Amino acid sequence: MIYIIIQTKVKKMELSRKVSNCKSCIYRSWAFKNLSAEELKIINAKKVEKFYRKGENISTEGDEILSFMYLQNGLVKLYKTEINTKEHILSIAKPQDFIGLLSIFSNTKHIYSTTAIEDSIVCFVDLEIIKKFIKTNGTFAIDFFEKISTVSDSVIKTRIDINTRQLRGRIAYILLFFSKHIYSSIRFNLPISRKEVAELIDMSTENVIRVLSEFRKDNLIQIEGKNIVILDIKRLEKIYALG
Amino acid sequence: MIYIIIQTKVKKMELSRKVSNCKSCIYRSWAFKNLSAEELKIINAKKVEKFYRKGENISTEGDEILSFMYLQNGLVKLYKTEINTKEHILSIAKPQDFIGLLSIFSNTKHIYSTTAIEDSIVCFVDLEIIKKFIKTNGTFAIDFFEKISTVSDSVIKTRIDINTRQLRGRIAYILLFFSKHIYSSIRFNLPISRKEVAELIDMSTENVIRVLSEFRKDNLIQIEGKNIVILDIKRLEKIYALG
DNA sequence: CGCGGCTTTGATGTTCATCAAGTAAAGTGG
DNA sequence: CCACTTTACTTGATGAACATCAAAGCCGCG
Repeated sequence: MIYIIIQTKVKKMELSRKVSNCKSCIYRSWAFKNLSAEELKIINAKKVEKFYRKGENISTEGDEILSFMYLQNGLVKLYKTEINTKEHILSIAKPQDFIGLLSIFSNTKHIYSTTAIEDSIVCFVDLEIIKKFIKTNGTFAIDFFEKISTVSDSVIKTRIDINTRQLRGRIAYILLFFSKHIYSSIRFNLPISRKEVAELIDMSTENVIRVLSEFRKDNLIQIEGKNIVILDIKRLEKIYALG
Repeated sequence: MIYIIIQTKVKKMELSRKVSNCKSCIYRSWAFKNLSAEELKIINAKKVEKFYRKGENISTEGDEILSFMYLQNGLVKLYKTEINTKEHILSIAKPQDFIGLLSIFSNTKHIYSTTAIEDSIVCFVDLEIIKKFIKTNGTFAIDFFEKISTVSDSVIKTRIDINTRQLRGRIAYILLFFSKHIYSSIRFNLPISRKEVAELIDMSTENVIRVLSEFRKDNLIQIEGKNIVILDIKRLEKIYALG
């Protein structure tokens, strides 16, 4: 029920296109806390909010980087398309995250693609404005880099965490990730397919399914399609910790 | 012969401790190109240069982050110590690189350790000074973040490159990495042990040796201890490209 | 209502880590 | 400086972990 209501609200946003002003939205994120009312006004005037339905592409490898992308609502995957049409998911951005690593400073073109994995609202802020404020507002510069450094470092840490573990540890990781980090609940709807889970934690789709079934048989989780309930979080954490 | 000479020079540096001033050193790095003579003077006054012999530890996980570390000379590995005394190497910094990812903005403590893998000179600049210049010199802020963003993004890209390849592709990667990126020569001395190669590209020591032997038998490389000559770079690149 | 993509399970084969065992090289202390 | 110890290197054999292949049921969508 609640889900339906949110959906409707989001649709309205899509039509109006300028839902929130930055004081009530971006202001909440600590990266922007030290911008003056004046500066927020400038951002607010030139920002564009876009609604993306689940599955819709937001940006693609090779595209010019023109905006800083800030995720207001929803979930977005950051991934790389390999030669053989395979995809490799790097990370999943949640609300209040910025989307797309540091490429915005080191590249002129996106090196990864982004797609909404849940209905999402992305706020595009002209990159030149951000750069201008970095130049003119030193405190903002520090705040901003703290924020994006955290995201970037956590991508690196996650990659290591995943690659040093074997399959059971990886699945435990992904379950704990969605439960703790994304949904703050032991009960949630997996927003991505088994295949995408595989692409995210470097394993085959079949083995994702196999390990999930195994966990179900062991009464670690309850699972029906995308619907997941974590039954024994302590044991799951142990599996993650042991690799 | 030349090697001996450099060695001696480096030893002298160690004794004097303040070899170069920042105008002639850091100035060369484009991250610092927009600092005024005044600002460079401040950095110069408070910087500390330290010499590290091959194998010496520079910083350790858990240490307070007090300085921005800039590698003037040598090679440094950035790694994480796992529970079971195993090490996991994230990246290798070469001269002109900064050492240690973005943690300097997102953490107060180092999350990785660093050790010299060749005799190295590291320049420590008080972190507060860097932060102050980021606040007061907008152009420097942008330059600086361009630089560290590049390093950080390349760590992420490398991790993906390695983890999506199998053993032969990984060894090809590491050989091309040292040849092209570090030494700019098809003939070089591997600065790390087989074990460290294994820790860098996620494989067992035995298999590092096995694949290297295989490459030698296939006339791809010539190898005597740490001494490596790449004989067929085209074929090596193909092995890397195919995974 | 039929087609393609997602999901699931079992069987098979490959890739790779681990174990074992021996040689070479590099420190270390008397 | 030499005997001794430790660490690095190397090869082969074995088994575990995992991907791939195959086949069938399921679900959503045009």
